[in-house]
Amino acid sequence: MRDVAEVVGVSPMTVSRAFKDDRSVSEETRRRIRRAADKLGYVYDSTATAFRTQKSGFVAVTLPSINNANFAETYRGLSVEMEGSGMQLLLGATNYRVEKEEELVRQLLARNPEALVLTGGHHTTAMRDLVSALRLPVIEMWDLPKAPLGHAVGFSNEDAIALVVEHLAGTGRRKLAFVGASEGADSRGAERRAGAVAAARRLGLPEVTFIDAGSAPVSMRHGAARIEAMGAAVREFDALVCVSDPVAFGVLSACRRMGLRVPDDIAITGFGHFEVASVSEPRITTVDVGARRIGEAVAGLLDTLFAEETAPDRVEIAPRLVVGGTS
Amino acid sequence: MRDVAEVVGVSPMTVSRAFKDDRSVSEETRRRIRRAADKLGYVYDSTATAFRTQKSGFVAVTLPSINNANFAETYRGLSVEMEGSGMQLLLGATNYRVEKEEELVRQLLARNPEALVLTGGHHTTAMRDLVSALRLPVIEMWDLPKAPLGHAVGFSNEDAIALVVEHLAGTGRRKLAFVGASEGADSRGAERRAGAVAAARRLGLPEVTFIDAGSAPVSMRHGAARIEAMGAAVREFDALVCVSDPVAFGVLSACRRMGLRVPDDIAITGFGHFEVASVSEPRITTVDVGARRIGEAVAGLLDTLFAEETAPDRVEIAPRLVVGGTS
DNA sequence: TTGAAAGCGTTACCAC
DNA sequence: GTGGTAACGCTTTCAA
Repeated sequence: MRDVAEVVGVSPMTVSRAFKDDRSVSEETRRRIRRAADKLGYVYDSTATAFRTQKSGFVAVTLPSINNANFAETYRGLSVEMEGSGMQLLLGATNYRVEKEEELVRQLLARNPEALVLTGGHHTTAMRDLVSALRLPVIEMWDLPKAPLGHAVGFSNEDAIALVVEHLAGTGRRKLAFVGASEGADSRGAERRAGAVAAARRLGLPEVTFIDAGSAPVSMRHGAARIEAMGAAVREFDALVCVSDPVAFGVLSACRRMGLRVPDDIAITGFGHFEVASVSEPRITTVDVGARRIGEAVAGLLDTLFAEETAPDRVEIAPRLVVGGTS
Repeated sequence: MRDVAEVVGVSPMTVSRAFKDDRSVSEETRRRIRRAADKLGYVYDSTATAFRTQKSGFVAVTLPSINNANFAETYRGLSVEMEGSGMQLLLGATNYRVEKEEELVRQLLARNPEALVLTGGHHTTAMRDLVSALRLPVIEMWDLPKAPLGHAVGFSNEDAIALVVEHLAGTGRRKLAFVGASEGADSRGAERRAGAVAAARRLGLPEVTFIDAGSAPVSMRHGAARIEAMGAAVREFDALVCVSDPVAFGVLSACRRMGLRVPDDIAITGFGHFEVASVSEPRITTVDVGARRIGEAVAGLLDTLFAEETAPDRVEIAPRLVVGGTS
């Protein structure tokens, strides 16, 4: 800037103004400055700007996994809606582990993001302390925590799975099993399991059996492998309530390989409205949680917050039961 | 840093050193500094570092789509392998469009990345000019372009699909159709189609028919819908060579719904070794292109380049045919 | 092993 | 409409 200023015969300050939308620079001066800058090969340094203004133009986002069509869809919704805002997303994956999340968030915060978007409402204590000391918008998504860190956009996993259990009870199923990951890492999965257990009790069904498909993240192959390992023992159930559609698809494939008729011998349900649920034969009964809309709603909330307007603390994206041919 | 230094009773300079791998700080001092920093809620400011050192610590990465298990897996491999390097990935999605890629890269370059990782070897002319004027490492992946911008890590899509056609020819199939996206956006898909056509010619098979499943990206539902729309006309083929596993899965579901026996009446093949290929019933014949390994190899290449050592211009990740029950 | 001083390129603030 | 000054938080360099 100094070099450009010298050539043009103005101060660096004027050059600075000329490169922004500052209207107080005369058109003539601005033109001369642009020309000189081009000739000198001067490139405006956004790193310095970010440093000086303490505005990074980043929104930090954590996802449990990038390799999950649902989270990817949320990210897409967020990313598309944010496009016009000039903000850039800074993405990190926690691998479903809160310790990793903490480490990741520390790393992301070092970049001075202007907002922090987290997936889920479970965090380490250190992380909670760290984040609540910050003065920047925090949004938790895919969950509606009882004690949110800031804003929350999502749905209740317990209520969502209850839709499935009610549907199964309504169609005469009684002996249910829940297929999901071992306790620990996947807190949203754990909430779904708890929700299924609670709903079954409420409806007077027998206790829901837990079928452990391994440690999170569980997907198609885990569901399939676990059911194949069970063999005929799976016949004792009326319905297999799976933690996600990919797991349900694996379970469905395994059941058919074992000669079970779905839904005549056994019902299978998924969660999340993944593409595979609506393409498999038969289609898998599932819950559409509006992954895309979650991302879009987060973007909307951020817009409002950046405009310094008051935004709702809690945005509920209502889940919707989608009945397929597996139940 | 000054605040932390005051609490601990050292100079800011020592705090700075403590936060890096500088061994000249005593372990005792370092521990005390870490503790004080945690208590004060101090967060190291990478923006300032980036400014001062003129190094952003960013690697810019573009992917056609984040919502594709294969690209997600490449990103994961890259991300995991880069973890120790202190570099942060800056991700952007091109939606399979070179114009969008150009816009995206301009945006990413404003962050002064220290390297640029692109998917594919097709770019706009302006983009080629822009990038070749830069003095930073450029890596193209998922392709081995004839005129690479810098380094390339991947495989030949034409050779990879030839593995499939050879396998089909070897098992007596003659009348092949290729199911993929309309020409235009997905250049890797177009290369696969061209490769299938060339391989069939080489093997003396009849001309390969093109079945257009719509504009990129095509997935399960597009494959299914297209085949269902064709109805009985699909019976004229011995084999359906699909541009990807998700498409193949959709095609498989549609064929079964229509009462075709796979592989007796018709063979179906996919591409990419997605999870769905190995869990569906029957398993889908596919090509494992080493998505994860591509990411890892890119990370390795970057390590070498950042160490100012000479790195190979071209790293081939050999694709591998995986025969399933659909052929 | 630690510290002091200078400066990276920009912009906020105030003055004219 | 333009300019001068100071400062953003860190690291480089040199000195102790």
